[in-house]
Amino acid sequence: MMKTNIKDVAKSLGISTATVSKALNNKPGVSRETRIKVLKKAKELGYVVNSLARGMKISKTFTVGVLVSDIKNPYFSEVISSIERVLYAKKYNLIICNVGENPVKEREYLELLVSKKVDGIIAAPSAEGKNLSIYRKLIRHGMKLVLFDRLVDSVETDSVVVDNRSATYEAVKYLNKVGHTKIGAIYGIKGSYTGHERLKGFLEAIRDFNIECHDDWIRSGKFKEEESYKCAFDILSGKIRPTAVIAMNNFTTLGVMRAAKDLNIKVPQKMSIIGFDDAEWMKVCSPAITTVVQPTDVIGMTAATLLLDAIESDVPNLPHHVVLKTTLLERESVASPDVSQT
Amino acid sequence: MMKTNIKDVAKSLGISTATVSKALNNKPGVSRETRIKVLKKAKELGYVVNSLARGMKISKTFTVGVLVSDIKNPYFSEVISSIERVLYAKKYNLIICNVGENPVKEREYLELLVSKKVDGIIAAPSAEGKNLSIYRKLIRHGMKLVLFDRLVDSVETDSVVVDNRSATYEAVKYLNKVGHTKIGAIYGIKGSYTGHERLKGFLEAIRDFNIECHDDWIRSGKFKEEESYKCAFDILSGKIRPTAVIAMNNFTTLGVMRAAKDLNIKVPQKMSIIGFDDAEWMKVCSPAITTVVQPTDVIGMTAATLLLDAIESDVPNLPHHVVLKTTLLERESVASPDVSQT
DNA sequence: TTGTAAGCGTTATCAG
DNA sequence: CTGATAACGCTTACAA
Repeated sequence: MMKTNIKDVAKSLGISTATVSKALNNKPGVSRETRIKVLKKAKELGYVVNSLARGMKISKTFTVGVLVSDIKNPYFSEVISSIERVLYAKKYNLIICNVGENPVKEREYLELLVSKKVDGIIAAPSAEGKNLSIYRKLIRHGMKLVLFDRLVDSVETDSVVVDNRSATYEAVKYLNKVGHTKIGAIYGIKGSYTGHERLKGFLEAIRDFNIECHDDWIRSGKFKEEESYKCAFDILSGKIRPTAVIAMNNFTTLGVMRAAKDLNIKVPQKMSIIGFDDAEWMKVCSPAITTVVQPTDVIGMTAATLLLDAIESDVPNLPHHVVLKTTLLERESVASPDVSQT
Repeated sequence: MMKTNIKDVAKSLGISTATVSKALNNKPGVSRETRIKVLKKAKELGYVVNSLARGMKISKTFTVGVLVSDIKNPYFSEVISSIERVLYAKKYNLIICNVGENPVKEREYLELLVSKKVDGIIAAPSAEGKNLSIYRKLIRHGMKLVLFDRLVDSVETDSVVVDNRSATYEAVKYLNKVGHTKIGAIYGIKGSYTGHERLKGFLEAIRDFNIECHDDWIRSGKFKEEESYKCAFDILSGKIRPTAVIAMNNFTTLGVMRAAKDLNIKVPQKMSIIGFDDAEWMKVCSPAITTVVQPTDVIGMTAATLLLDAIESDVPNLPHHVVLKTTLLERESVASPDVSQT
């Protein structure tokens, strides 16, 4: 596979490999004409640098690992796409690590990345937080690491997250303002940063605004559609039910909508719903979903930029903790509560 | 970063690097006890193999490149996820190449992949087919390559596609069966394999079934939502309009639905719609979309398996061309045409 | 069973 | 400006 190497080029030109290397890399110490000669011959022979050898020599691979729990989740694929855009511009490329919520897979991928000598890692650690010690070890050994989405306090490194707590808090506040006093919630994974924070924001708000909220109106959908569907179904089919429900990620939102549909509950007339994350379907479905949107594009850009900075400046700076704002995008799934209902 | 190497392990044990290497790789020629000693010491020192050095030596990197046009497109992220699953099981990992429809980026990424010495490539070539010669060259030089989604006849290698032509053909047939005789279509990029094939299937069907279809009922939405929206808007706001429209990928479907919504045209009462690809939103929106679904999971699995086979058997087999079936998933967006309308 | 040494393709140092 | 050579960390004949 593309056997031509620097030696071939050198030999066929009757010069040394050192000169060829310098010419190819635009390093000083080569005459204009030999440089041109080298470039030409290299192209002619179809020479392509061997990144393995190069990486080994210069201790740099121009590769970064991106670790997420689910690449099919539009949230992640949007962030990844954004990361890719900024890294590509700087000639870096991405190794994708799709770990589910499986700590073993996460650990294996992390090890693989160090074995591959990546220049840095951008990661949304798996929810359970089983591998925190590994992340700490990585940092201790000098690996450049940027965390996003899920923060881990015990891991001191650059991070990018959104204001999850105020996001759900504001959602409740908004519902309250249009008249809702009975609100339920399908939250995510309690042990995860986002799950925890969003739930917390919700709980603070229902207390602050004196919202009626029975215990079984607050259920964990585990950030999964099916689970969320079941929870929502339960809540919505109870005798007493809230007039509004907040879903705490995109899959959850989907599950809630499906439950409402199956139960034939008109949204927003009989039930208001606020979603989380944005997805194509949220703008086309009827009603279009009012939702808390995360700036995935900015998240990815920021994470990539932080990592690049960390990689390129070898002075180990203090960690930057970037907190981005979410925005409540008003569409059609929220209305004042129908007085006709219980 | 993780400086310990095989030499450190050897030295601290007072043995040779050769023995350490053999022990670590479970190669014969090492006594049980030294092997154990080595393993222990390696772990103790936090040794992690340097994949660059290893790859250079054994000419194998356990890395494959995956090239797609848009990782945000659920179709691709589903396929990638499926690819990742089978490759991970075999200890391979993925470099993601997100090329938009940009031939320059595609070329650069392809070169990068050979420079990185990947063991193989799974690619959905960019639509314009600008880089076919590069793909051919890759194959000629022995690169293992599996094409999916978009086929390129001139590139003789393994491939996985769906029966695009019969997919749209069957969609028309289905519409015709429920009574539609006036059908429009928003197709994709004519110069692309999928765009071309799907359109062709449609055209064959409207001829075979004697469907009424004005020229301006067949428009290119370029596989983009916005473009498709405009096309659909035009078609649907014409004086004479079809009673059903077929959209030829997921974004297109979205655009068509949005146009119908904005024009306040009830689907399926006043207009039937058949989509292409499946996406979450298609099941929750009202009406849920009747659509041609591709088996993304199987596509990914097949592509990955083909590549693995090609990599692991060094006898260059004849190319396998796998054609998978699509299925028409009936939901709610199709009904018999409303006789009340023009 | 163990060790020695060559070599994978680069880049960097240093001498010419 | 140019070239010989060492080194990156590993695997693998081959020798002991």
